[in-house]
Amino acid sequence: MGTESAVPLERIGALELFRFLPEDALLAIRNVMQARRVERGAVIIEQGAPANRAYALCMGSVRIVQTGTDGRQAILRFIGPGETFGTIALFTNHRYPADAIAVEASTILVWTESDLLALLNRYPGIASNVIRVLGARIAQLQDRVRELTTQRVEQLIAHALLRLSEQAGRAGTRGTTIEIPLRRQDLAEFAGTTLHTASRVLSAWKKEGLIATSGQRLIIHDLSAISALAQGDDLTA
Amino acid sequence: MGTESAVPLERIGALELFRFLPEDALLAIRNVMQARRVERGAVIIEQGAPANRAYALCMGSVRIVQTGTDGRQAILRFIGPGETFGTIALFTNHRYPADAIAVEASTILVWTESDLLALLNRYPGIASNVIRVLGARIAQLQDRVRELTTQRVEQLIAHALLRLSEQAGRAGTRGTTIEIPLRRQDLAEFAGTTLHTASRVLSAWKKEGLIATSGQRLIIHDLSAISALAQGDDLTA
DNA sequence: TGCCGGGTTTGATCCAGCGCAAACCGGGGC
DNA sequence: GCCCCGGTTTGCGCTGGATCAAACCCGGCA
Repeated sequence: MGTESAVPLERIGALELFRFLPEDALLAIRNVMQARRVERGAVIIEQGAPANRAYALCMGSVRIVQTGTDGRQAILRFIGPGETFGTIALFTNHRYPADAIAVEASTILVWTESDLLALLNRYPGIASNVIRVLGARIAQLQDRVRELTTQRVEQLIAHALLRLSEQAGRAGTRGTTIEIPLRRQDLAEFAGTTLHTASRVLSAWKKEGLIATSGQRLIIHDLSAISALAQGDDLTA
Repeated sequence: MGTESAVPLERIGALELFRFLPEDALLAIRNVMQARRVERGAVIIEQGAPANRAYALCMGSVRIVQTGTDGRQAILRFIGPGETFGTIALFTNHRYPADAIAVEASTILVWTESDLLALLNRYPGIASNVIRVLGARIAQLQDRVRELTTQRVEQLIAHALLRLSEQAGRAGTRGTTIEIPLRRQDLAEFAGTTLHTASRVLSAWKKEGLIATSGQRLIIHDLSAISALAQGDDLTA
């Protein structure tokens, strides 16, 4: 509470969950919404905790990390502004399947489960949005599973970059900048490899001028080359 | 058409998509449904084709296979009786993301897209079923992505067996039989490895008495041992 | 009965990528 | 200025699995 009235309706209507809804729905949604500021590194959702809230990201970025029983972890996805997270668990076993951690200082929007369910019942448009969003997620996860089983790390990393640039890329004169602060470690866990291999591959690409790093941001100079690498083409050929 | 009137309403209500629905809904669903018999190896859905039908499996088994641009393929999942397939594409980009191939002679149920959408609008219970099903699928895919990035093949294969036994296992005196005809190749593509490695691992386990094969069926004698292997425990320790 | 063909097993070799270890780099605090 | 610390880079050796190759097994069929 407090600042949530500052969020304009268009912002709410732009959230993937709440597209194509009438204005009264957006109002109702905003009424039961809370805005929260979290600092860098904050654990927004803890894996295994009982699920009773749904979240959307307003500003900043968040990473979704799943940890196995052996302690090893994989980054399932990054969340950019407008995207939803922590919702699936509400519809399945009511346990969050992964951690959600703020990559940088961010503001998030929060709904309680009961409020969200009430909204869902009242405005069926939300349900079709949910279905659309989940469907897209499945499609992406399936692609990733295939890639992980068939491709080698260089291609995996290339795909990771493509995904990130698609999702959080801002086009500039020198190429596309990924608007998420990324450490090598993050990239590695996202692509499915180790810090060291990821670093090697990336510095090779940097040397060839395909990419560059400015601080925590990554700039892709030659998107088509990365794309080719993702397909498995060997650039040196 | 023809035989579809033979499918009893309870069968329809047991399909994951149509749980918890009133009888009139089931009737409506059956009215626009078609039953079809397909023989072993038949391609029910072709990857890339425009999506305009939804399917459910009545009897038999189906495998969902995605092929990459490089031609290499991965089995995304197996379908057992009662499960739905080919539905996501209706809600996303209207292209089937993978092939669906009959593993054995099977009977499938088919709905046209427009009929299904009409049903969805009329009976909101279906939408929540869809959400539940998709949510479960996402959870599973996420687990798999993590496993693929962190675990080694032995564990991956163990997990594959666990999934299959969970999904299509029939408990017997000698252990659990997986009710899907599986070649080593299938297992390999499902677990994310090669035919050869899969064969090696499985014959090792067979030698230790953990599993057995009778024809195309696989029997898991010691489920707990497989489970331990999936966790990464080394049995020889 | 022998042959054929799909599937499985097993051996031998090779290398991509992991693990370990050490050096390096840059920014913030004191 | 210097040091500390999180992150990055790089070198090196090892190995898990992929790849290549060949034998084997078995049911169906002529």
